[in-house]
Amino acid sequence: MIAKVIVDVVHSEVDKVFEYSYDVADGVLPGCRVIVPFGNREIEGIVISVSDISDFDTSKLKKIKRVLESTPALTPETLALTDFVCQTCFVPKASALRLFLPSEMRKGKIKERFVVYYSLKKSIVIEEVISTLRKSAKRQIELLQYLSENGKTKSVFLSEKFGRSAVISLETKGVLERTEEQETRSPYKGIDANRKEITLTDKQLQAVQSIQTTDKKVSLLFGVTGSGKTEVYLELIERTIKNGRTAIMLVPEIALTPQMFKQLRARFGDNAAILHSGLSAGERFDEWWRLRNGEASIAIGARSAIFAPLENLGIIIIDEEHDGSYVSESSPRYSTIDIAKFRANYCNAKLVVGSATPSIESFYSAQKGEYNYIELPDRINKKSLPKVEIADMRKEVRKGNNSYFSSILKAELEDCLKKGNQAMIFLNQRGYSKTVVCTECGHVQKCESCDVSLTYHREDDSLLCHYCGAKYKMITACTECGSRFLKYGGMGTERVVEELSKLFPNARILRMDRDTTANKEGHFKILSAFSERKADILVGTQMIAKGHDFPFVTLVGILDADASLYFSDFRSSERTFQLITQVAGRSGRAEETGKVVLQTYQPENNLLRQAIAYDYKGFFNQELSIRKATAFPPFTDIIRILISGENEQETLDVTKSIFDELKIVNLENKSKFRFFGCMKAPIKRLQNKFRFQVLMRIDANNYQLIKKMFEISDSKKTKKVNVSFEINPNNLT
DNA sequence: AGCACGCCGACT
DNA sequence: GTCGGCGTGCTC
Repeated sequence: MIAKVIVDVVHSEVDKVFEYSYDVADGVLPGCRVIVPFGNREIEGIVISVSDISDFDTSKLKKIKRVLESTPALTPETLALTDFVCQTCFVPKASALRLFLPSEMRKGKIKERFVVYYSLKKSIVIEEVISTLRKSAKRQIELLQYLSENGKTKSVFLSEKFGRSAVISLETKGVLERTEEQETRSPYKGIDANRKEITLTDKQLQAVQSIQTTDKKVSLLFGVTGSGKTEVYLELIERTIKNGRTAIMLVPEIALTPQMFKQLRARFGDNAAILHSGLSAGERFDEWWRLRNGEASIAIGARSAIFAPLENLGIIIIDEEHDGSYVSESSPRYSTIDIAKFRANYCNAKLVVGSATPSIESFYSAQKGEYNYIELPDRINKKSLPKVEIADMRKEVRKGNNSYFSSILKAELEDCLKKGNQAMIFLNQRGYSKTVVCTECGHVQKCESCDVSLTYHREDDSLLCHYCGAKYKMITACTECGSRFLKYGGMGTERVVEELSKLFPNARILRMDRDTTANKEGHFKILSAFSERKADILVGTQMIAKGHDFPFVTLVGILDADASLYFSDFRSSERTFQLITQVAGRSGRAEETGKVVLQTYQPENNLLRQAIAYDYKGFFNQELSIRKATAFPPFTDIIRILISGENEQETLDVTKSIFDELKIVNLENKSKFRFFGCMKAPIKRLQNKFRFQVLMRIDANNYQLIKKMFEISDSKKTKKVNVSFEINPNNLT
């Protein structure tokens, strides 16, 4: 028999189907992982189909060495999805296939974990054995007695209790029966499943019914924070499981907290498997197999859980669907929603996407009637949304207030602390200061390998490059002119903490950003410390914005509400709106109505006005008309080809050659193009590589055209110059 | 991607 | 005289 195999080598040169022969008795099935000879080495591959005829010279076929699992690791659906990923993301098959397997599984790194047990051999009478032992062998005697009373026992336990040598010497005497059993590593130690009965409100029930009965593939669930979307999701999952089908629930990366685990475990017990980066390799592997072999039928996780090895999917839920973490930043740059649509379509399952601030694309689809649209308008306890006040920082400056905090925010903070409540301060810049500037010559300290200014971090008195991670010793004098008069430009979270502790010396302040959450548990530690009221103020970046309920927070301060509006990214308005809504939503979830102070230099800005009024639809209408007028998504697709290399001239040459060839395509399809240009990338140099880009905007739904352009740019790749092709990239650095 | 084969410079 | 640089070509 012939097996068609994709070898686990990611390179366009070997991105094709290789054929191998095998015996029927080998148990080769489509979806199996196999070891095959390849050139003069042996590598892993995946069987995509089997056949009795070959397209290749049969005499040259090699044999499959061995099959790695008796159950094929991949399902027929996954194999179909592989093709979809390859076509839409323009990656080799091997690269797409890797998405479906836990990375621990490749190269045979992790296997099932076997635990060794010992028991007495059946024919053994312990008295007889004891009589052959020396009197001094007390521990062996004890061990024998223990085993005769308790039967099969874990080897680790025996070694601990009676000493390793006793176990070993009895085993070599042939008295002990050794057995190995597979053990599942459970990440749920200490999480109990005590189910709480939840009664849905009428609105929630209507939402559930609407999703179940609609004939549309996708439902958009629109509802403000606290409107009860989660209960709708859980109810939908429960009903799906009752029908004998399976479910995937996705949450943004950041939201995978133990609180979330608890809720889901409480409701679904062992039936839920959780896939996320916090698990150990072994745990992840085991959770994956529990889903594959049907022990668990609900997969919960971040982006990559969309590839969960479930069959017979009944529902896919994407919570906070607007979140940026749903688009992969590195190759394959898949869009989670597109993958979800494919899977839902393949299995005839429902796809539900939910958000308080849906992405423009999703809301537009709902508006056009492509999605089933459901609104959950009220907060569940009828509590009013927090009151937002705008602090005009221009007026503050005119009044002579040069500090980072407006007088309103200071007063509110004081009031909040006096009442014994908690406050959160949001600022999207970590470190102490954004830049270090020389006051004599104006020179800004820059990274040696990137065209980026360095951020000062007071904690370890260093200058950090936030793009490549390089760390430099803080300077005492300007590197250009030698002046000792240096100024810190722009503030970061470290500095906010410093200023706050000057203003409120008695307040306990916690900081949460990438620097304080570097270790694995950092996130959780800070959040739980804050929710246990071990601090009064939490200062942080984006991280503090998402998915946590702090019942005692009654004040939220947004320090630079408009900062992200200045990014030259077509999505910056959308992101700012989402961020403000989200941060504001942290305030006042318990008895007291919360307050939000939003500091800005442009208080008349329309978007800020809409954000504080929770006017999503107003924002949406305005933004959509801007996108239409300026020809941006969802009306067009943005194609960005990034060319980077260490040698500037070579990189430029490749860029020119790509541009010239695409120019021909551009001229042939003039009517479809809205923009076509070639330029330096916004960050001209990154990690010692010069960066150029070709940018295009073409009318949406022109796959063939995009494919053609991919092929052209991909063919120009060289060893020294890299070319990356991105469709609707999330950021344009 | 790996790995072998293959053809030209500085070294025990 | 060899060891070793990386250019090119192949993998069912």
